[in-house]
Amino acid sequence: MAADESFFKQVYKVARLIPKGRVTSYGAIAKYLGSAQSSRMVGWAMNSCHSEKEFVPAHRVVNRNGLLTGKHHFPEENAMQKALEKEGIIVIQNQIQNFEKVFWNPRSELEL
DNA sequence: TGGGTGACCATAG
DNA sequence: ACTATGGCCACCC
Repeated sequence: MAADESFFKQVYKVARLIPKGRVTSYGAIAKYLGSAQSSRMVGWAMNSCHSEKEFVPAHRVVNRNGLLTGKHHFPEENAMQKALEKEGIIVIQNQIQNFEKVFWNPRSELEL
């Protein structure tokens, strides 16, 4: 893979690969990139995703509990939930319903 | 250069 | 059961 790309770029790339109507966790992406403990970096990358030229579906990335922890970082607090619901994901009180069903594992889908 | 930070995860009390 | 703290590592000042 292109080692020139920063950790952020890889995070963005994986985030864009998330299928519509699916979600994944920071830890899953981090683990896919090789560092499960650096899941904080993934979230932080999302924090800077607004700097990216292309749109990054940060709304498809949630924490391990399926909770929209980062919704407060969106332009509008309801933007994240609204986007998810628009893709067919049920979100109640910032928590994704049927999280296990809509969960998208990059390790399985993208293969190692 | 060094230290602080962060949208997390895991373990211990 | 919940709360508190540690760890981890790339990026910014």
